[in-house]
Amino acid sequence: MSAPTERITIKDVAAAAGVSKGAVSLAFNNKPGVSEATRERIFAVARELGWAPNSSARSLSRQAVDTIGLAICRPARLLGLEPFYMEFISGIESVLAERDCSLLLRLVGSVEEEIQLQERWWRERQIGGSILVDLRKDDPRIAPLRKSGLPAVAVGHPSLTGGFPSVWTDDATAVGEAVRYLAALGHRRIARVGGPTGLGHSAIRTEAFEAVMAELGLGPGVHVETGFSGEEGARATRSLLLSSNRPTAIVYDNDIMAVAGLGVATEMGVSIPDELSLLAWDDSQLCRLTHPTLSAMSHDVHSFGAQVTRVLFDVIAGQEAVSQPAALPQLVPRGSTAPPRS
Amino acid sequence: MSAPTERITIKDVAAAAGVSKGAVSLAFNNKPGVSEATRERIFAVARELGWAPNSSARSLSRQAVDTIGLAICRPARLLGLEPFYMEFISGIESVLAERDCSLLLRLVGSVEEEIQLQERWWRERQIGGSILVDLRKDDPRIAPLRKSGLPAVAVGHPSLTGGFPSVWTDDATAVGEAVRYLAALGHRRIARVGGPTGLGHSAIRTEAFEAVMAELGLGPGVHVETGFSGEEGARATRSLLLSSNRPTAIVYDNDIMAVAGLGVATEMGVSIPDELSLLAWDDSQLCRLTHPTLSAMSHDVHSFGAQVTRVLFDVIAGQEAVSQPAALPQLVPRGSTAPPRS
DNA sequence: GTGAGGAGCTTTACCGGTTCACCAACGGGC
DNA sequence: GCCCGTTGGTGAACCGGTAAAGCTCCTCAC
Repeated sequence: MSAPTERITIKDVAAAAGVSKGAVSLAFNNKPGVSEATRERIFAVARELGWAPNSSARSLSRQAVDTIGLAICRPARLLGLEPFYMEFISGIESVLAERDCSLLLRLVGSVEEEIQLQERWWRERQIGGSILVDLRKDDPRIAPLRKSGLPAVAVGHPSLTGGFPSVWTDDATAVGEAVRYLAALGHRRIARVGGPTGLGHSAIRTEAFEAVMAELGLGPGVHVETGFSGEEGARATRSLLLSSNRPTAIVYDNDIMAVAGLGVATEMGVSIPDELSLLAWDDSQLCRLTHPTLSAMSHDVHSFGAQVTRVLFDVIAGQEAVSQPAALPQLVPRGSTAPPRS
Repeated sequence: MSAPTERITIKDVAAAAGVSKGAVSLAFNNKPGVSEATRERIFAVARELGWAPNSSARSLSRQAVDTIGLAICRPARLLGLEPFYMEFISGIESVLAERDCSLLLRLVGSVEEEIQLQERWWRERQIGGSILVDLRKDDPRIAPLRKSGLPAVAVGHPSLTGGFPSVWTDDATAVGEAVRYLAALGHRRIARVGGPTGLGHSAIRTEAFEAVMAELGLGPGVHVETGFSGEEGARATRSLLLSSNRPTAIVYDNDIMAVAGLGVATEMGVSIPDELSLLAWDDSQLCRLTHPTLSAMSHDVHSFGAQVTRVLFDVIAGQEAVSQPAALPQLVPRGSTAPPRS
């Protein structure tokens, strides 16, 4: 693909500057061995000729590549809706930009496909390392990718990442905080609408939810495990609101589902927050656009992405990278939570 | 970056299979010159050794690269929220996957930065071509990038793309359809909340809006040109609802602003759709989650992305690619539009 | 019997950088 | 005058593929 027109190479630059290829290379990599004067002359010539080192040639001889991979495995319609990923990606890129690196992105349809892709990327040396997201319980990616030797960082609790260094948000503590907050407002029937059971962090949140409910003497909490889409959030909310023992507060696993929940409640004539409190997760701008505005467990996804990427660079550099928690999500109370009526 | 452990090369495979490098290359590129038996033996050995051709070496000797670029220039927080891009990207990738190509993604802070980046990508031969999005009036990217020789396709009306082949949605016709629909419902005071004036398609929509309003004898339409964020949409809606000559219908330039508008209306006690009709643009799942659900001008963003990418491949292949319109947005009436109350 | 033609490989010359061994010139110490 | 260490380069080997030319057989026509 692509037959360029000009094809200026390091040789042309060297000839024009009256030096050898090697000198040009030294100059461009800021290595000692050329005088300041020649260095400047080389730069001037390069600028004039519009030359920049060919990246394939460069990574071939350096035996290193300056691209990292990210494969996301969710249906596209859903992905578009989740503010999470774009913010996460922008965090990744803030670090990549500092180092003149790039992000190779791919949306895949299944974990199996992702495994194939990551292995291929790595075998072909298209990427120097990768970020693994959406970790599941007993994630099938772990074994083959560890074996392949791909440098990677996983996003998820260390208990899920099977030896890959990881960066994670402390979901257990955050869930605890959320529930305690609602309990402090006076809620006793608290429900949770969670993401897919297969996803590692869903499981962790579920467990934490049950634990804190028990600890507070609020009995086994009701929770619905569903998908991540608004439609699923709507359906879950509807069924909770129609149940005999209707909750007075619902905690959602993302903000799309919370928005959908708000829609359903409004539709059913359930007044928010008087008759029902809603608490979203992954606070995005969306939570401030509804009426009432949505209280949420907020976390800085941008910084999270940046942190993950920094750890990845450590791994790639061969340093013994350490798994580390990201900042704890913060509760941001807004208009959708209040003490239960009566 | 990245010091791999094993380093199996084509030479190892050749040795193990008892043939020359050339034969392995021929086999892997499905070229004639090796017998079926040898081809299979080579594949077997490669599989066993876990070898795949090094992509840098490959693109170096082929003088071609199998990556295309996409730079998006908007603040991240905003980007995350717009379902548009992720869907667009997924459309791009559906085509890339067919051809074993990859997408190099970068979020940039300004057009100037984008120009630098695209030029660098191209000079370094990191990409074989690029997709230009968010075209402005007299877009500053056009001149330098044309000059650089970068193969590219622009997303936007041909009047904006200055010689780059383009794929565009017929915004003018779509705006006409939207306004006519509202007029047919009986609305006479129709307002529009548009995106940034600088953006080419905003200007086109604005012009079309005025034209159709005049044609229908509804006088000069009121429109607010604002950003793309929910907050801006909320502010615009608030000012429209407080104006002396309050509109009975509002058309938004994306769906986030429409959702925000709905929030504001609800907050102000303006009943939707009885007292006010709202029409969103870029129909995403979001429009089905609110109560009432949002009527929208819907278009298939995924296919749009795919179409753009196909045209880009034509350009890269050196074919005289032709600019072409994408499918026309379709009006999807839902709960937020109705005849105005008396 | 011979020459043309083709299938099936091998050889070799790149692609455009980086890196490393080597070298010339110069300055300084003794 | 001699040796030594720096500074500022050069030249060639390499990175791991692809592509085109060349070399062997083997078959088949005449």
